[in-house]
Amino acid sequence: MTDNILVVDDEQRIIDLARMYLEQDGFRVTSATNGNAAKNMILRDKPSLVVLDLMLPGMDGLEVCRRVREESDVPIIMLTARSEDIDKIVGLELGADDYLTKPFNPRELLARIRAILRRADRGNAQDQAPPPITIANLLIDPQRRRVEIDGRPVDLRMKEFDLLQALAQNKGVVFSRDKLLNVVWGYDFAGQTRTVDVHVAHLRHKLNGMAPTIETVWGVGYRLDDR
Amino acid sequence: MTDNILVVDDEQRIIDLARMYLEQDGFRVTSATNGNAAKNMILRDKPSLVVLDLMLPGMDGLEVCRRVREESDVPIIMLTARSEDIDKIVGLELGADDYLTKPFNPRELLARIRAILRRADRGNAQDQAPPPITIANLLIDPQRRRVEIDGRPVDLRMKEFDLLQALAQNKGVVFSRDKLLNVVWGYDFAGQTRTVDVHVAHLRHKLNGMAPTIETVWGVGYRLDDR
DNA sequence: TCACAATGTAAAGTTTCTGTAAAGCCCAGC
DNA sequence: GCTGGGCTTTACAGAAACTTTACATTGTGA
Repeated sequence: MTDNILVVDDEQRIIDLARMYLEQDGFRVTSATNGNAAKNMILRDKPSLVVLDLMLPGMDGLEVCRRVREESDVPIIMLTARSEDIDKIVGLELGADDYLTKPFNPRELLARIRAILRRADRGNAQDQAPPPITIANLLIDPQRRRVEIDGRPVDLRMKEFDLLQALAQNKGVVFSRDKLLNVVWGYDFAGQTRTVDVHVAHLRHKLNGMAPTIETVWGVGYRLDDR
Repeated sequence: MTDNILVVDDEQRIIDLARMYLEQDGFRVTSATNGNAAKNMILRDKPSLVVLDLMLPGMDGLEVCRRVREESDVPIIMLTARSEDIDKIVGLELGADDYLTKPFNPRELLARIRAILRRADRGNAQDQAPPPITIANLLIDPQRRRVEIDGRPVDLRMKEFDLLQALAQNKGVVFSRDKLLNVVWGYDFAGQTRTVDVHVAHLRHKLNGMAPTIETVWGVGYRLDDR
């Protein structure tokens, strides 16, 4: 049973961003752009979790949260533009389950959603992390953050692991450097695209016995070989 | 397809500074020194991103931002002289994508511009990759950027692939060389139309077992055979 | 058939992109 | 503070692709 996440924000950009990450992680996503619609959707559709922006046209996030709490204990993650606002929310004790300031890292949003759903409990240990991936003689275990080639462990650093995982989860698909920066580094990373190249070089060096290799698609990006 | 950045500031010094850094990084730069001109240029020229000073003669930055947002979701980076103003901007939630205080570090401006442009479109472009196309014994997979004839992979270079994809997506339709330059090379390509011919020649050579061939429509252009 | 324009194509010239080593930077742990 | 490890930036060389050029070939209309 896939979880349904309701994302409420008046900026379509934020909704699109969240949707991209959440759907890639196997969630269904619905959205609303104002407080009234949000409140109605929460009570009618009973999503598994709500991501709720504080500033909304019409009924604001605080008000939505208060009203919803009268009838439902759906987990709520509040988004705020300024970190100081968090104090306000917390002070009001209106029952949000977690808070994030914009601009937020989508990977962090994902992590908190998973944490809360896990806490809310449905016994599924497996929605914490994707299942292990095996490609030829390569094994990637996201939960343990372990990689093996022919059963021999390979010592990867954080970015190397994330990069490999991203490529392996979409074996054969070409990722542009920009795409990889978005997926692995987060949408607010402000560095150069060449950073990706350096990590790919490290990976290739450490994985030189790997059956599928990381191919360069000239002028486009990288992919984990399919064949 | 280089991005065009509009820099709006009443200080020519700031514009020159930004222009120097941005152009060195491969961006095209246009500029305006007052709010009205800025608003008109944004709506008319549709720049990829706007750097907008808060304090402007005539219509100020906040007002420009608000007006523009009614018709466009172009990414906007606001510049302010004092850090306290940032709270004001953020509090107003008028849809700026990022903020910088003057005096700003030009390299940081560059980094934020790159980050925003990256999340704005490049990243999503991959998600919207069209589905694989099959024409007779030819298979084109845009997501993997792979081409097969009778199941045998064909090694194409970037432009060759893009060209084939463009023709295949409109099988039977005649493309003029100019049209192909627009679609494949981008509207700002400054080269000769004969460039297309050369790539078509390469393609024909690599795809010589392909059932539908690339036909020359004499005096008009090329098309991928329908029958 | 001839003249002329359009197209095919090989090869040279040019540009862009990538691999990689090394330096710089930042932060957690001591 | 210092130190070490990991991450990012930078610089440069080499590789690969792209564009231009020049000449050959083909198609068109008189």
